[in-house]
Amino acid sequence: MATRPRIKDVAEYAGVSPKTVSNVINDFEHVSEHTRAAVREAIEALGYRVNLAGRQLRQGRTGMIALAVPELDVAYFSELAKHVMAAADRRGRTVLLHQTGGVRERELSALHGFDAQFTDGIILSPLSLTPRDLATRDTRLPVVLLGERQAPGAVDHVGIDNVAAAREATEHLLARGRRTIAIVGGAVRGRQGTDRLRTKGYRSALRAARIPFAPGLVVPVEHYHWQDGARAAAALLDRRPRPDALLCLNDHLALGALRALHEAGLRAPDDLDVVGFDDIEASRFSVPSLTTIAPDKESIADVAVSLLIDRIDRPGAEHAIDRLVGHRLAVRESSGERA
Amino acid sequence: MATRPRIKDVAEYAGVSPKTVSNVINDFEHVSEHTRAAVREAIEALGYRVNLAGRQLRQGRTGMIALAVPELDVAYFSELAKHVMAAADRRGRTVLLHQTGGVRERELSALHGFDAQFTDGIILSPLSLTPRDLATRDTRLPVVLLGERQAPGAVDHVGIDNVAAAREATEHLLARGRRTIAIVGGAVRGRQGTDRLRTKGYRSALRAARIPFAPGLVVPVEHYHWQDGARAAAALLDRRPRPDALLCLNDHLALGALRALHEAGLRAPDDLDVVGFDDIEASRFSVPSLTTIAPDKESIADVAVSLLIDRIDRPGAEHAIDRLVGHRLAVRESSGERA
DNA sequence: GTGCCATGCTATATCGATGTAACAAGCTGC
DNA sequence: GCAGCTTGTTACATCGATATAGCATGGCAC
Repeated sequence: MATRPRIKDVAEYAGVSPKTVSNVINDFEHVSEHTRAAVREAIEALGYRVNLAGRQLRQGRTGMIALAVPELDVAYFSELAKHVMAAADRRGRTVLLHQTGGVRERELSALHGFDAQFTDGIILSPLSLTPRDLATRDTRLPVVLLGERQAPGAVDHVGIDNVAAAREATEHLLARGRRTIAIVGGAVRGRQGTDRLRTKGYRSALRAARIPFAPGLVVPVEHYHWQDGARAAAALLDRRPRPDALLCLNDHLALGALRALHEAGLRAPDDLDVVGFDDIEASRFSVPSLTTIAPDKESIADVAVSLLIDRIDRPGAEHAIDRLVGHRLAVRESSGERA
Repeated sequence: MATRPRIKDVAEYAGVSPKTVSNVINDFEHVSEHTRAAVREAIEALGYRVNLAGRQLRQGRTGMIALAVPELDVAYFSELAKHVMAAADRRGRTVLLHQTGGVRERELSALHGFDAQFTDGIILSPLSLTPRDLATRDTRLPVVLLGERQAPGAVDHVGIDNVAAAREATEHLLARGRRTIAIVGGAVRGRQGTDRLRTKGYRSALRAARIPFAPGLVVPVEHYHWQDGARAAAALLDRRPRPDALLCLNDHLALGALRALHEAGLRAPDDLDVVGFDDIEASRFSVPSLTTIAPDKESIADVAVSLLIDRIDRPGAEHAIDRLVGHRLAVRESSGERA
């Protein structure tokens, strides 16, 4: 009792060989019902549990998959993590969660590093990784990327149509008569990431409405937190002509912007409209509630886990797969009628 | 190149024995400078990385610690997770994150189960675990508990003084002249958890102010999300006499309550005060911003990681340790002056 | 009855690392 | 000159599981 039982102890207790115990554990078919029962009983009696280190050493598998996101306290990622864990659970896998801070070095270490070792594959939401990093990656570890499609054809990828989503959001604002639409978190030239795609969608909607693009309305941010949104919005409100809408590239930015409006004595949607991205839980309960692009997070998680497990089970399979999942515009108070 | 190099390959390349390579990797002191250099070079040349499964099997250690929380999309826990990961990182450990959903079965499995295996110890924030579960626990895995002190003397524990914190928050409301203070998420008799302690603090403040305790002002909730807070607040607003303050046992509940006030055409702090717990980032940016008890999350994380690593390094050490860390009341608009 | 196959099970090697014991070489002190 | 110690290194066993190969047994076809 002092030390944990090994497969050998179970074998002795049941009067069979260790391999037979292993066969029972792994549901190998050619085991007689009688032996199977005896082994099960022994396992029960001794309270035996497989030692995963031993198993991994032998089979090279752990049954765990990694999920690496920039920041867990960005609600989009914690909500996504929840869905990924649920999806993995349904398929009998455990999720190991990593936080990269969006830093290239740590994104790389999630792919190659020490931590990656206990893992059969990884779902990675990169911010700083370059296509080159992915091309030269260690091909042993199956990878599925979330977010922007970084390396077409090289790695599996799941995401929403960011260009279309941003276009829809912008069209919604235009349809409401807004003409001076700022984009908070918008991409400056050369950046990689979903911000680039969303900025593209924003510009394409403007173009279609024959509204000239004003670079001054694109405000990049360092992080995607409330504070950054509040700061960016405060600056925009001083601008003349004042924007009549803010398209914020995530909900935290948008909620921070709402706070800045409040401090400036303004209101959405009376004085200007505010729209976010991600549909985090907070966006349904803020005052005013927030219009936002709602990506189908559950599908993203589901598809990502499926793709990854496929890669793990059939290594060296076909070409990289690219899957788009749905999104919709959830119109709420911040760009709708007064409640 | 096809397959990953093993320690044996490095040994051959460097012309030494595998054990010598191991000695270099583990900074064993009695290795000549010359050999050490040769081994380092070989490691570099082959791109060798230790296989953790092999190491764990031999040493029984992984260098990873687990953190198990009820829900990652409760901001308090994702913020805490961030701090724990940072603290672990500073001490050269990696964190494996689990979500229990607050369900007893999954809290148990975090302690005993499959998942706990790649882990040298666990920091657990339990919701449903009974003291009995902890007393009969598998003593091999070092544990540090967060939240309420479940099993005094049995397991290490870190937390704030929840009774005092709730008392301070209540006193603050009383000092502002509030007399009908409801407690959202308050504990009904017999429950375990921080809600019980906080309810105790609330009652003790009322008692000191000679205000009779009204059971109808204690509203339990099922979960600790916006929605539950909104629902509970909506019900309370229909009550006569209407409460003049809501003490909500976490910030999500409080933010949901603010939303419900808004929908009822009321405002904090004009019509009633609202106070939360946890000081999540959202509480500083809501409209109105939220008065809340701010636990020192960084210290909680730091102390928890320290305690756990001590337990891991010196198993079977002294008696269980109980550490209180600081908190403060952050007074903001929801119970303060108009901005 | 012989040959062949499927089934049920076992003995042994192996995954990759490290602990143990042991050994060679060099140094100290007397 | 030898015991006794320290240092640098190695051979081998071992952690706990599973893959492989192989040994019995029994059934079937001919």
